[in-house]
Amino acid sequence: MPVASSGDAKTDTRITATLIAKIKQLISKGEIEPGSKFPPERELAKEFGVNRASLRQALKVLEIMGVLTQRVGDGTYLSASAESILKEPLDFLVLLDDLSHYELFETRVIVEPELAARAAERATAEDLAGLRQAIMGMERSRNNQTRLEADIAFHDCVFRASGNRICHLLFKVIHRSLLTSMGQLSRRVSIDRPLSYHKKIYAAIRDRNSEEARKAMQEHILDAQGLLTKSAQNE
Amino acid sequence: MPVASSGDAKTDTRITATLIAKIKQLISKGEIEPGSKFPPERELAKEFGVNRASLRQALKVLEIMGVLTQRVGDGTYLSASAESILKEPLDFLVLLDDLSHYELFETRVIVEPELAARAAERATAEDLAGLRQAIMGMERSRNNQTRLEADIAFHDCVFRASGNRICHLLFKVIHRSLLTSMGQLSRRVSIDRPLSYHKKIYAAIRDRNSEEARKAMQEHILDAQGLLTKSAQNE
DNA sequence: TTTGTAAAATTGGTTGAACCATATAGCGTT
DNA sequence: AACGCTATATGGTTCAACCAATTTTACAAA
Repeated sequence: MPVASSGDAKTDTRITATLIAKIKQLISKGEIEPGSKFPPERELAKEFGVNRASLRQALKVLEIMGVLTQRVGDGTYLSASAESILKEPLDFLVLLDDLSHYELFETRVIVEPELAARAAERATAEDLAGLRQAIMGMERSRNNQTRLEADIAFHDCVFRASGNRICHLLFKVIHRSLLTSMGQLSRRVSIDRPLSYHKKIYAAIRDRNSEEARKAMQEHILDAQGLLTKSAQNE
Repeated sequence: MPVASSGDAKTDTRITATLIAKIKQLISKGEIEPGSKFPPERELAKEFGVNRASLRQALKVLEIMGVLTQRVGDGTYLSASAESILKEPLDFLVLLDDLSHYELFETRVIVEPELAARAAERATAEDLAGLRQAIMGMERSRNNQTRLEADIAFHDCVFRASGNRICHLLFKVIHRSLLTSMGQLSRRVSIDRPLSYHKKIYAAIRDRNSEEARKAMQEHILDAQGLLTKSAQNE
């Protein structure tokens, strides 16, 4: 009998949760590192002493969360980064708690100005280069899609420059959720005003002026929120 | 043959993701409301035209996320609220991206002062009562466990009073993650200083003094962070 | 009628085996 | 060495059966 294993002598009705915990242990013990391969499902199931179908439930949870990736004929790999780990949860949060665009924007107003301020204090030369490139990308953009990508890229650089990875990941997700749905809403999205704000924010970060960065970012988001509200009224 | 269904004429190798999307539709169309019961697995599997094992993978994802609840012999219910929806993802975020306590605290420093400021502007009589009760709970607490609960309850009230549900949910999770692991770390957690800060914050919110609330909250968190750092050094 | 209990039906939990689809590795031919 | 076929490994899916807990129903006793 393989692996009597950790603690749970109980009936274990919540086998999936238990399996997830065991996989967590594998990761935290360093037995499986980011990017590396898991044992085959059939093998891992034996090790854990459960049926393959049960193990697959647990693996599917982690795959949808973005913790791991599975490829037919190849294997199961631990994700190198947890990029998309918050996407599905946020989607359901919006759905279940009936969160509005307004509340998402409000969250941005609460957090992003502070992130911009910190970016002004910490930004590296690389960060500044990224910001410049995002601004140029926006100037060159010819359609909504590329414009949105450049917009997201700019804010993403600010998040990265702020040095806080949690906010970085979280707002990346919130941004994409907001901007894509806005892109679907209004056919023509203004570009001049966001662009001028981006330049203002960039200048403040470059000049290490955190107060100015905070202020410009706040104005920028409130402005964008205003545009959204107007465009929604015109529907 | 049941439900030719939405769009995906392709091979659908990602059947789980597709099923989750279909369940999302059920929810967003209002066919299933929070708290209400899903059709039995065997039935729903037929409707979706997939095997029960496949459907169960999708349902398990949503159950672990906290979107729904399953009970043997009873049925599957859509969660009334999405309370815990961010817990597992955050756990894995910490695990995979190797996030430290420091970064979690930093996130608090970034966001919670602003939330306190907003709480000062919006708090209802009910919110204020909750804050008072949390303070009393902390004064009465006799052990770490009840003390932590009261601590969490206080901040939870601030989040609720701020009016932003996203931050409310997110920081509820971050708090619990932080405080429980701190509780395990240091045997005796100071109580006087957090308590005095809580009183200060409460007074500012009650007086509608948002600037003071922001400042007090910032000091409070930085102070707590300092205690953690010291206690970690003594290990 | 009301109540209590046992049987039946319902429903999620788990297992085992089989088969499919794809990617990789190995081998043989050219 | 290069190409192409085959075998193997691996995740994806299905089917069928049984387990375990809960709820419902049926029926007998009070």
